[in-house]
Amino acid sequence: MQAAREQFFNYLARKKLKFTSQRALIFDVFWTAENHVSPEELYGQVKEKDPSIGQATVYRTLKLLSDSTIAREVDFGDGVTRYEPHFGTSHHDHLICTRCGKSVEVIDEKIEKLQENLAAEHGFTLSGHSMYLYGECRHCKGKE
Amino acid sequence: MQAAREQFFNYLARKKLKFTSQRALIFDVFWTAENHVSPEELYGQVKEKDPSIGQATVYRTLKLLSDSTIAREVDFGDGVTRYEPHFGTSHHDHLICTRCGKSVEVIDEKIEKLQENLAAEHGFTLSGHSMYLYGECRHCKGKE
DNA sequence: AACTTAATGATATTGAATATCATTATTCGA
DNA sequence: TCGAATAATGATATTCAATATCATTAAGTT
Ligand SMILES: [Mn+2]
Ligand SMILES: [Mn+2]
Ligand SMILES: [Zn+2]
Ligand SMILES: [Zn+2]
Repeated sequence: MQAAREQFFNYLARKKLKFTSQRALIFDVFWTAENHVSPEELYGQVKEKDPSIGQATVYRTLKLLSDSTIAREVDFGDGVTRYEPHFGTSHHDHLICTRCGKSVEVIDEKIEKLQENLAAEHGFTLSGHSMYLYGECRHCKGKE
Repeated sequence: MQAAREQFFNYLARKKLKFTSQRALIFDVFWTAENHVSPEELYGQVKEKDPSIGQATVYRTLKLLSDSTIAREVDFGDGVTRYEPHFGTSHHDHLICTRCGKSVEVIDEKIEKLQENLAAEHGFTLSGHSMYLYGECRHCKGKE
């Protein structure tokens, strides 16, 4: 996806930050990596392409991607922060199997609307939310 | 609340665990502490009553309270796990001010129902969920 | 009281994430 | 195109919450 890469470039320019080869590589690997990748996982993949890259740079770049709304942080409650591509995708929440760890991206506009209303009832202006639904998937149900 | 204390006692007995003076003290302090306390905060309060108590015991006891459904873990996204009394209270979610950190307990049965449906549509049997709504409270809005 | 078993507290350790800092690379104006 | 200015990098140290280890102590049981 060239559009996302360009948005990253523009974001860096706007903030007077530099477009380095490391950031380019990390972006590319992130963009083609499987969804919901952790910094350590991504670091492993990036190192295969360029072993000289530092772990801290991966952490730093993921934060930049997050700040530029190209990526989004997700927390499945397993102790590590994960990142997913956000550019060109619409908001969604997650349904997670507590047995096998599989996650499904879900969205319910009615819920989104009710969240807004609920916040407004308490005088809050909603800026975001996190919602994770935990349960057993079709395949794990009834096992063991 | 004597009922919660008794439930804790029963839980320990059922699991063949011991009702120690430390657990009694930690329970009491937890029960009268302000809502959404972190282990470190609680440790500080417990130490005032008994300076010999170890930090690890506070962590361990909070986990026990959680396992016995007397307490519930909450995660406001600030890097520490917090605990709230759960015994005798009904399920609720949280609305959090991103400026002052104030939290409000909220519940919307329509949302709860829609979450069930959403999970079912994907073949999941829901066992729980976490939902946090972030925004600006009445008092922080328009400040600075 | 003796015995079995779990709990405790001090301490070390883990693991994710961030901070520090000397060196290197990028940007941009001359 | 060349520097000067400035940001980025990678190695490393550090932080912080949480857990593991383990010798000693205390509960529960007979
Ligand atoms: Mn997702
Ligand atoms: Mn609460
Ligand atoms: Zn599953
Ligand atoms: Zn506020």
